[in-house]
Amino acid sequence: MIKYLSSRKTKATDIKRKNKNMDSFKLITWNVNSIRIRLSPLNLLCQLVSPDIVCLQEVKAKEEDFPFEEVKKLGFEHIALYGQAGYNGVAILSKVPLNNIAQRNWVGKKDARHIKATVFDDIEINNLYVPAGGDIPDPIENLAFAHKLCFMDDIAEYFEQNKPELKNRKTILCGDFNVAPSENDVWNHKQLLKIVSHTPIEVERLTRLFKSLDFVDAVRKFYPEPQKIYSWWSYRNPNWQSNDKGRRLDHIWVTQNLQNRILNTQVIKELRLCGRPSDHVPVLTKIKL
DNA sequence: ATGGCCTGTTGTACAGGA
Repeated sequence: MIKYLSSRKTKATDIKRKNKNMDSFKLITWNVNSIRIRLSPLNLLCQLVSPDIVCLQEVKAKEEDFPFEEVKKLGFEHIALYGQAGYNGVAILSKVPLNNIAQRNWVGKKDARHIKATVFDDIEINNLYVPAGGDIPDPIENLAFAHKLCFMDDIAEYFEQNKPELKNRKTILCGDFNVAPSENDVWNHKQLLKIVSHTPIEVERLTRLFKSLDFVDAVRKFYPEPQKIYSWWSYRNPNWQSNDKGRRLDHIWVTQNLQNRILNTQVIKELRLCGRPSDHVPVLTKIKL
């Protein structure tokens, strides 16, 4: 079930005026790893960069447990949530109205991994949480890994089949894709080739998804190869900063009709330094309207 | 990844993350 909360205080005229004065907006994707215990880091994030739209993954809360009031107090009057108890869960927090809110249950599982909404009339934001895939990189031995591969195939197929209709739409696909595709997206390419998140078979599936709508990687536009860039560092490494054994698992892709509107991109590593951080850091892009 | 932790739960041990 999708929950959409829109503040009644926001009148249509206010929205119109607000949007008219906006010449760009800031979009963030962030695997928050439980929204309830990350309210303080979310507040810090707002103070640091004041995002207009935040796509969250691993919200880990069902509807009745979601802190709507606290989130609204940070300025997000529009909240679209596809939550469930304990695991997964995605949400879009927004300062501007969200329209055409919908979810899609990939590979037949109702497991709260996708929600989408339209903003500014014609920009569709897809917020995605790809399965992690377990430990063993073999789809026969490990069902979680098989699920991950099928999940990526299912989305790619959906985009491929609907390409004639979708290719002219302004589409953003962002989220925790749980794949670090390039060798510069991991701290050690060779050591991670058999580690789930960086295996060739996963990269192949993600590449198919990337090509399905001829996406552009908004992050790499501003952190070009061969620069190393990561968005996740394991909780298990207390010296994560000095060791820097990270991976880039969180992505923002846009269709080509948006690529010249990407004004900036920022990986907000500071959020890994705050008290009780998520193991993922927010990734931001600024898009011209 | 040598291993190291974190979060939520039909909870106080276990599943799942990656």
